[in-house]
Amino acid sequence: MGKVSEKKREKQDTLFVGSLEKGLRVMSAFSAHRTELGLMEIAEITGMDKSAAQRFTNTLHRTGYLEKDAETRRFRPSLRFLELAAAYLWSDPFVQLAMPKLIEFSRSIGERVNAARPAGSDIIYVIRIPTQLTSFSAMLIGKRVQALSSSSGRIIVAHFDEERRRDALANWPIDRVTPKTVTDRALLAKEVEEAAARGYGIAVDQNIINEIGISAPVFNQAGEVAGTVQCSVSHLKWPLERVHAEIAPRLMEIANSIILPR
Amino acid sequence: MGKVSEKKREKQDTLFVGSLEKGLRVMSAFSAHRTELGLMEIAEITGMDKSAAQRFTNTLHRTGYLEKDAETRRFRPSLRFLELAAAYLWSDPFVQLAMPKLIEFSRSIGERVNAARPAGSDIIYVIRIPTQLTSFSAMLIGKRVQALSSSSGRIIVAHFDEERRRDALANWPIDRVTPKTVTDRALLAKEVEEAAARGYGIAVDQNIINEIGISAPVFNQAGEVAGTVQCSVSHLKWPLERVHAEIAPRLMEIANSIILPR
DNA sequence: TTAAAGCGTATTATTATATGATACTTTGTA
DNA sequence: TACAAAGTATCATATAATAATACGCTTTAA
Repeated sequence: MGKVSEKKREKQDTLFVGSLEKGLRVMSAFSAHRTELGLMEIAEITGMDKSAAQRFTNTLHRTGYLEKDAETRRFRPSLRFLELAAAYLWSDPFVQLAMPKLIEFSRSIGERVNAARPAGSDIIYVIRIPTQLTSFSAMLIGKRVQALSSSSGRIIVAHFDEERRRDALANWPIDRVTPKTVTDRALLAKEVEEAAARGYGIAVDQNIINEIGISAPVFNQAGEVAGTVQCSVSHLKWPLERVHAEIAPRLMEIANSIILPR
Repeated sequence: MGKVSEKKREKQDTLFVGSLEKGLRVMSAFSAHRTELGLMEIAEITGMDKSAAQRFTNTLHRTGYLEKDAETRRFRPSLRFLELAAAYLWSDPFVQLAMPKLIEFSRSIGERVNAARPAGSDIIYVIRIPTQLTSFSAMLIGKRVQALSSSSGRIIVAHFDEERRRDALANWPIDRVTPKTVTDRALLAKEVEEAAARGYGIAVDQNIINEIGISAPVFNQAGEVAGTVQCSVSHLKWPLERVHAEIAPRLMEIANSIILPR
C-alpha cells in the first residue's frame, strides 16, 4: 500500500529520477555488517529483482564505485566512496573550524577527541582523532550512533524547545548497546535535563563499557545545536569529578570559540 | 567523436543505466574547490543541460544526498557522503588491520601517521591520524594525491615490474605543487630506484614545504603493493638521518606485520 | 557420479520513464 | 525600475530502463 502510493508520487513527479534513487539504494546497502555482497543479497536488501540488481550493480562497477571480486563475483565499496567523504569534509565549515582546535586539544589531553553532527534521531561523527586503542567502530568517520545513547545526542536534545524535546524523548529509538545503556525514557529525560543545566552532555558506559563521553554544543546563527565537540575517556583512568573539572570546561571553551556562518 | 562512440557503447549495453551514471557525476562534481554549487554550475561541470541538472539535483536532494540552502538555492554534499565512507572503511581489511598499529605508532612517535591506497596514477589516503597542526587537506581522509609526488606513490611504483614502472614514470601526471616538487622525470626515476633499493619511499618538500613523507609498502598475496603506511614529519624537527634511522625501520616493521587476505 | 538448486550472466520485446524544449517565476544587479 | 540570470514547472515524445526468460557455471546433496 505504502509502496503503491510511493510509486504513484514518483510517477507523477518528472523531476524525480527513479533509477538514480535505486542506484543510491544499492550503494547504501553496504554497511558495517554488509561489507561484501553478492548479486542476490543486494537484490534482497534493496528490494529489487535480480535484473535490476544486475543493472545497477554493473553500472556502479563500470563507473568505479564498486569493486568486484573476480572469483567470488561479490561486490565491495571502492575508494570512490572515500573521495565523496573528502568532498563533504571540504564543504562543512564546522569541520574546518573545529579540526585544528581538536587536534590541539587531543595533543594536550592525550585522549580520543571527536566531532559530530546531528542527523535525525542519530548523530554522525565527522571528526575522529584516535589516540588510545579502542574498538574499530570508535575510530570511524561517518559512523552513525543513536543520539539518546551518546553524550552528543543528549546535549543536542537538551537544547531543543519543549515540544521537540518531548517528542525526541518519547519516540527516538534507544536500542540496548551495552548492558548499561539507559533504555528507560524517564531516566533519559533526567539525563537530558542535567545536560541542559550543565551545558554539556555526558554518557557513561552507553556505547562502550568503561567509556565516558563528554560533549559540548556548537551553535549556528539560528541558535540551534549544529554540532558537538566530544571527548571519550576511560572511566578507570578518569573519575567523574576529574572529567567535570578538567575536560568539560575545556570542551566548552573550544565549542564556544567556534563561530559557524549563516 | 569520443563522445559518440561512448554513447553508442552505452546504448548497446542494456546493463548500463545512464541515469545512475549521471547522478554520480553530479555527486562527484563537489570537491575541494567546489564545495557549494548552484544549478547552472552543476550543469556546466557535469556537461548536462539545465533540465538534466535540475532532475538529478532534485533527486539527490529528495533522497538526502544533497543539502539545499533555502536562500541561495545552492547545493552542498550531505552527511550521507560520510556514511558511504564508513561503509568503505568497514569493507577494507587493510584499514582494519593497519588502524591499531598506526594509532600505537602515532602515540609513540607523536607525528602525523597515515595509510594510503593506490588509485590509478594517484594515491588516496584511507587513514589519517593528525597529531601536529598542518594544512586542512593533510588531515583529510579520501584525499587524492598524485602518486609520483608522494612517498607512498614512489614506493608503489618502485615495486612495479619493469614495464609498468617505465610507463608510470613516463606518463603519470606530475603537476608542480610546491616550488620543490620534482617534475623532472629522470630525477623522479632516480627517486623511485632509490626507494626500490631502500625498501621504503621518501618525499621531501613535495606537497608541503618542510615536510618529509616516509612510506613503507604493504603487499597483498599476489605480491603487489596494496597499500602503504606513512608518516609525515617536519624537516626542521627531523633531519634526514634521523628519519632513516628512527622512523623508516619502524614503519617497515609495521608494514611487514600487516598480512592482507587473498 | 549424477541431479538439483542457487547464483551470476546474457538477450529480448515492451512500455514506462527519462528526456530536453519551452515557458514561467524569482532573485539580484545595473 | 528594468533587465539579465538563475531557478522552477509543465509537457509531448521516443529513448533508455525494464523484467521476463533462458543459459551456463559452481556448489551441495543424493
